[in-house]
Order: sequence, then structure tokens, then C-alpha cells
Amino acid sequence: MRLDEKFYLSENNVPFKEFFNFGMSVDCILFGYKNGEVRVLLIERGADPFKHFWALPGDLVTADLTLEDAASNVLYRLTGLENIFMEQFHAFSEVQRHPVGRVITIGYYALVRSENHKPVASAWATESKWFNINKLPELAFDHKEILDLAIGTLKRKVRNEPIGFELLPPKFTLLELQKLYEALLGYKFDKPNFRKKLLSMNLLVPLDEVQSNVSHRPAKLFKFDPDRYKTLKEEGFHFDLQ
Amino acid sequence: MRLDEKFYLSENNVPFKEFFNFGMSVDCILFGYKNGEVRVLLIERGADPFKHFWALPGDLVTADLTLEDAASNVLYRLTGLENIFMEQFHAFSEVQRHPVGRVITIGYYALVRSENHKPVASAWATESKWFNINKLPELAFDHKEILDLAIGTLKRKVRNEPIGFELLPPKFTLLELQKLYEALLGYKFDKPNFRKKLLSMNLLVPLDEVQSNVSHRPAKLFKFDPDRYKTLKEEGFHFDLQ
DNA sequence: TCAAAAGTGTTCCGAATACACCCATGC
DNA sequence: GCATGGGTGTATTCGGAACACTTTTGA
Repeated sequence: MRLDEKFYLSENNVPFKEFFNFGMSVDCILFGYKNGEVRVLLIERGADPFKHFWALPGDLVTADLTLEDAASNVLYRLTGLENIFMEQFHAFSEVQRHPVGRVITIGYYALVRSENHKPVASAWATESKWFNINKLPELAFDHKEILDLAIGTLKRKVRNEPIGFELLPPKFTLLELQKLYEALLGYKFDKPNFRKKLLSMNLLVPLDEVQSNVSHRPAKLFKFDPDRYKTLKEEGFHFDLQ
Repeated sequence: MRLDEKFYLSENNVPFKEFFNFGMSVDCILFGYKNGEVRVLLIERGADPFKHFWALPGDLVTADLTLEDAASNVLYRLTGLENIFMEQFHAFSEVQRHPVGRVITIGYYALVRSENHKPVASAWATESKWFNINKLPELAFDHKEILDLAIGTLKRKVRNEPIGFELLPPKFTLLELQKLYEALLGYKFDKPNFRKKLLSMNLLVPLDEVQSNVSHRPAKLFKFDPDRYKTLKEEGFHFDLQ
């Protein structure tokens, strides 16, 4: 259903079509975790403006796609992976934020298991590379602002929802989980207390499997139980790590 | 700085300007609180499409405004108030969500002290009216989806940040605050414990003033201390109500 | 045997819970 | 006096913090 344009005048009688001149883009903050470091995948721009600058992977959106589709496409082209955990977090709309025209961008943060994939090169990026979130290069456009907000959002989210698991392999030890949270939040947990707290939540399923090839007592492996979380949440449970 | 368009070809060599055909709008969910009820201000549409339907107040965005400006304008035209507490919460981008073209809308929720203002009529609305958030009419466009997400966001936010005060008059009693939270969250608090918890946070400043004209012992009035909250937050304090 | 990390148990403290109870005001 | 909500005190419980300790593996 497309209605007649005459219906669509603004309060000041501006013709409807005058409003349809925005560009939309998505920018993705892809987080990973390796060797105790939280990392983000950046690309080196292969074209002006900001050629050779590091930037967030992103793209202009075409009229046939939702923002979620567009962000999924960016992540797929970047990693070869589908169904990456991904969540919208903010719209950036400064009038002069993009040098070529009025582009509003929607930020998505996404979480992957670093080991699972190799970032691939693409037409819009000459290179892609993981950066420790505490050692970031200068970025193109307003991407520093976007990335800062993404990091803040991740730190807040990770305390209130069990999404940290998306950064770990499907099977993990409790100490690996603890180290991840320590890297994300920037402080230490007491090992026995962290264990007790996480296990008391009943979100982790112990597996009949242990670490191998470690030069110490091998740790039991666990997996996260998303269905269990769903059930608990409906019963009023709130995931909460301080 | 406007760069030459030749720089801006997509991966498939689509000319840059082909991307600049989106309409942007903002939709505002204005929450209020009165007589123990959480309410939202809706407008009755005065024009097609969805003429005579109840809808969220909103507007198309012009190229010279940020989204925040646009949302502030909507709220100002609606209430006559400036500097209303307001926060972006989601972008809605279903391809067919608007019957006349590709309009992406950004949802803002906002909080006002109901007593402070009278909703005013405007060109795009024949009427505006407060609705209890549990007794909502049928809505235009995808506004039900937007409103539902706004309510969910408010309930979550109100537990983790001291924004509930935005819905109360500047001076309030502890029981008024408790009733507000009970209405927002849908469950009861124990009076002595609620008092102790809130006062122990040191966010409330007791005033040398009490209720008047009440047929019972007049309650002490308090005000919220935003500077104190800022300080505490920087020290690692997390507002938290279960 | 030693290093390293896994894993358990216990004590202590403070916050949340569940109450009972008294206070001040208008009618 | 009595109804109404304001406001305080206390006993109990529960969870988190701190920390000591034992266990299991590889080298």
C-alpha cells in the first residue's frame, strides 16, 4: 500500500518527498576475547574519505533491508559467520558527522568466539585486525565516540545479562569464565566466591568432560544453558554480577 | 566539506546518491504518573494514514536537525515544556512499517511530572490524552510494538538508575516514592525496608518541610540530589532496586 | 617433589526480610 | 477516641566477602 503523497505534508506544508533524503548506515562493534584480553575488530579503510584510517566495519543500508539485515550482512562479509549475537545500541545523528551527506548510523555491538573464525578481507577494507579495547588507534569519522559508547554498553550489559558466554567457546571452565569477567569489568573476583555465585544461579550445566593437556589438575567443563535462563527470567530471576 | 561523489560507490558500484532516499522520524513515549497510575500521552491523528487512530507523538526529521533536536521539538510542541528527561531506546526499521515510504523511526522515552503541564493541541493531532499503560487503545502504524518496548525499557531502567524521580514533583514523601515504584514495577515493597534502603543510598535530601492539609501525621518531604548521584556513581555505586 | 590450578569448607559481616510497635494529625 | 498514614526498632535470615585449606595433575 502506497498512499497518495498529498496526504503527507508536514506542519509547515513541506512536501513529503523533501524528507526522503537521508542516508542510513550501520556500524558494527565486533567484540572478541583471547588470552585474557577483550578485543574489537577494526578495518583499515580502502577508500576516501579517511582512506588508510582504522574504522568500524559498517555499510550504507539499501532500501530493501532492515537495519538488522544490514548489520548481519556486514558481520557475515567480515567474518564468514552467520547468527552472530548482535544488538542495536544507539543511533548517531550529528548533522555533520559524515563528510559527504546526511548519514545517520545505527550502532550494533556483536560478540564472537574469537577462535571460531578468520576475519576476511573485502572490497571496502584493505585489512581487518583485532585491537585490545584498551589500546585503540585513531579512528575515522565519529567512530571513537561510537566505539566508546559500545564499550560502555557492553560493560553494563554483561553485568545484567548472561551474554558473556558468547565470547567463550561452548565448553569452558569456571576460571576461564572468571578471567573473562575480570577482563570485561576491570577488577578481580575471589575464586571460591565466584564459583559459588555462578553455580548457585543454575545457569551452567556441568559436562562429563575435563580439560586435557594441562600441567595441573584438569578443570571440569561447563556449558551455558540458555533455556534455563529463559525459564528463570520468566520466574523473575535477574542475572547480576557486581 | 562535501566530497566528490565518485568516491562513494558501494561494493556493487551503486551510485552513492541512490542510498539517500530514507525518511527519518522520531516517536516519543511520554510517561507520566498520577494517582498511583503510570500513564503515557497519546495523540489522535488528524490526517491519513490512520486518521482518527491513537498514535505516539512523533514527526519526520528535517535535514538540519539531530534526532535529539527533533524529539525535543515534538515534546515541546506537545507539552510546552523544554528540557524534559528523554532517552533514545531503539530504531525501528521494518521495510513496510510506514505505508508511504521507507521511514526509519527512532524511539525516545521521556518522563514528566504530570502536574506540571497541560498537553496542547497541534496541527498533527486533533487531541492528546493520557492513558494508563495497562489500558491502551489500538494504535496506528507499528506503534504498539514501539510502546511495548518503551515500557519494557522503562521498567528495566527504573530499577538500575534513579530516574523515577523525574515522574514526581521536586518535593515528595517517601511513601509517594514507594507507590511510584510499586506502580512502575508491579509489586509491593515493605514500608520500613523501602525507607531504610532508599535513605541508606544517600541520594535523598530531607527538607525542613512537611506535608500540609493531610488528615494524618504529615510526612517529611525530600528531594533527589542529582549531584550526589553523580559523585556516588563515579565511586562505583550502582543504584539498584529489586 | 614441586608448581599450578582445581576445588571445598568455614567464619564473619552486612544487607534484606519480616515483623511489631509507637507517633502525629484531622475529624 | 479513632482512623490514617508517618515513622522507628528489632530479631532473623541470607548472601557475599575473606581466607584457609585439600586435591589432582604434569613435569
